[in-house]
Amino acid sequence: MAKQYWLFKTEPSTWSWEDQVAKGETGEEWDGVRNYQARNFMRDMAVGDLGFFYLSQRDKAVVGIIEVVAEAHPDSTTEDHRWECVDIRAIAKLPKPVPLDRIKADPRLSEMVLVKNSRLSVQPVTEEEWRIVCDMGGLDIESLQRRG
DNA sequence: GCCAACGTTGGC
DNA sequence: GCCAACGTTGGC
Repeated sequence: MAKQYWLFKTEPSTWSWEDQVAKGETGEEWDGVRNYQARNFMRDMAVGDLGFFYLSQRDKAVVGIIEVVAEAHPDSTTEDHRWECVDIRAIAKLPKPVPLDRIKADPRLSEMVLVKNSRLSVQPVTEEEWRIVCDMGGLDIESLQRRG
């Protein structure tokens, strides 16, 4: 299967980019999701998939790139078997964060889930959207792909 | 801090 | 199984 791209949304006061980076190579489970759509997207993820790390509230910007390091498994923060999550690790900070208003201002990104359904906390991102946002963030995609 | 949008819950 | 009520999210 071709690599898929995603977007993970969090509030900086709850789980910041620095928190994610601090978890290092082994990463951390993306727990706490209690929404079926978001859970289903996590079930679709494969190890090696890449995602944007998006901060809501004050930042409202894509700030970094993460990689899925474990497929969906039970969410350790609940006994409720309905909820699952993947593990992710930080792999690169965007040289320039890409704010929501820039994304909204770009007609090529008008179909992004972030624009159309801002409340969904885990979202799919198309390959084209991935390239455009990485480019806006000053990130060289080739360097990501050359990584180990 | 407000409020619209959305998802979930629970009574019927 | 419908739908009103409610809670939460997140942009503004």
